[in-house]
Amino acid sequence: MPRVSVEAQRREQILSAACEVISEIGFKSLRIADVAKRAGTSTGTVHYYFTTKRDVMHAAFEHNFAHSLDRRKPILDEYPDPRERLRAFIASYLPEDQVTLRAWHVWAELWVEALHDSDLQELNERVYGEWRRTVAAIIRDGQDAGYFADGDPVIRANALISMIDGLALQVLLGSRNMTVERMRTACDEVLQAFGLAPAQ
Amino acid sequence: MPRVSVEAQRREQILSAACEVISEIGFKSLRIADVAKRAGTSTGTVHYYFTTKRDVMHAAFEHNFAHSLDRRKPILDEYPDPRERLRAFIASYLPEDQVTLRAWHVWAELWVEALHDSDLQELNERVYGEWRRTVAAIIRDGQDAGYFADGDPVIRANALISMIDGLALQVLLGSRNMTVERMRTACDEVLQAFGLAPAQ
DNA sequence: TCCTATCCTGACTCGTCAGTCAATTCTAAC
DNA sequence: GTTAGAATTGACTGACGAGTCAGGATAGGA
Repeated sequence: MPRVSVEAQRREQILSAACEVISEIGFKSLRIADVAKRAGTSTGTVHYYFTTKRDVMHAAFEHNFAHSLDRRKPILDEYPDPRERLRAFIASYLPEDQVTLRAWHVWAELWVEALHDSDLQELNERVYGEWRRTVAAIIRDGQDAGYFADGDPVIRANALISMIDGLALQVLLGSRNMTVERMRTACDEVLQAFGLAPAQ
Repeated sequence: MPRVSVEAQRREQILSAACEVISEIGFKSLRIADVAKRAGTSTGTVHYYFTTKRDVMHAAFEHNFAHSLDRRKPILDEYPDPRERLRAFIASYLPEDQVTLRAWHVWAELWVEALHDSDLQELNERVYGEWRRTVAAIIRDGQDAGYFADGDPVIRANALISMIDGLALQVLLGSRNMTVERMRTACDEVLQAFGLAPAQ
């Protein structure tokens, strides 16, 4: 029997490269050759593991999603106090560091691609559901502990998440009026207004 | 001297068609031939009025923006009471009717395109500034009239607008968890929380 | 009526790129 | 060392679409 399989690591390598390229030049301009080059391989190899360009892109979106979740897992376990947990969780989405910025870029590309692709809508639905449930759960914990004001946790989670999306988008667009600092301020204001303000 | 100029109306016709096509199949898949067909003309004519595809797209984004503003002008004049004005203005952005949906679609495409195009970032900056100023002005009016709670109107405007963007995006994506009705509810909740709730 | 500038057309060119494939290299087992 | 199947390569093909262009149509003015 020949060689041990390198499929898993080669796919990872390609998808990681794909995410980098998407975030740098965008889905529209991305060529398979770009991904291959970034992954340090050839177009033939990319096609060996993925049938079509669409396959690569879908898998890359999944990859981006899975990693985003993984990166946040520790935060959810680290803070027993729901006030701190909520603050830290939201802070982890601020587009400050390179990794988070890249993830947001890929996200934005996914959204627009999904407008005309029902498979990607399904992915968005899954991801968004996950995110919504996570935030709503923290809010519920905080309410149970008597820290947060009453009110439907799901509506508040939706409002919070959507605002973060919208704010992040403006930051990504390099708006002179929406910096990471202002984004943080806006988040804090809404948390305050919703009675979800973390402890000082 | 020959013929009266048809340039203005022909450009309008082409840009309107371009917006329709963008909203239907997306920027990426859009071909000049699609725009020409939709406008009831030929690719040659499109190139007669616009040098490159990029020109068409940028002009289409401008077109979409200008029309969005025009459509809302009457709302701002119609309601003397800032509470009603804010409610009506926000309601006009709910992606319910065909026209608003189309405008949102084009918006979303602009955002992602702008991630890698500084001219479009400039356009976004202008549009967003306009929007932010408008909402902030209404909030300020409401505060002056003693209807709204105190607090920085610009931060609140930013928070509100971003949330509307994020919510609208999920509605556009056909999320089962984010319908127009839930979007309305989320908006109302934030208005309440910010002490910007319109009169009943 | 002719003239002229504007407007319109669609066939064509030419670059680009996804996807194919035949040839080659590599690795592990025997 | 031989073999078999996995992995890799990059030149090639075929489709596609932006932008060009030469040839016309059209509308007003002289």
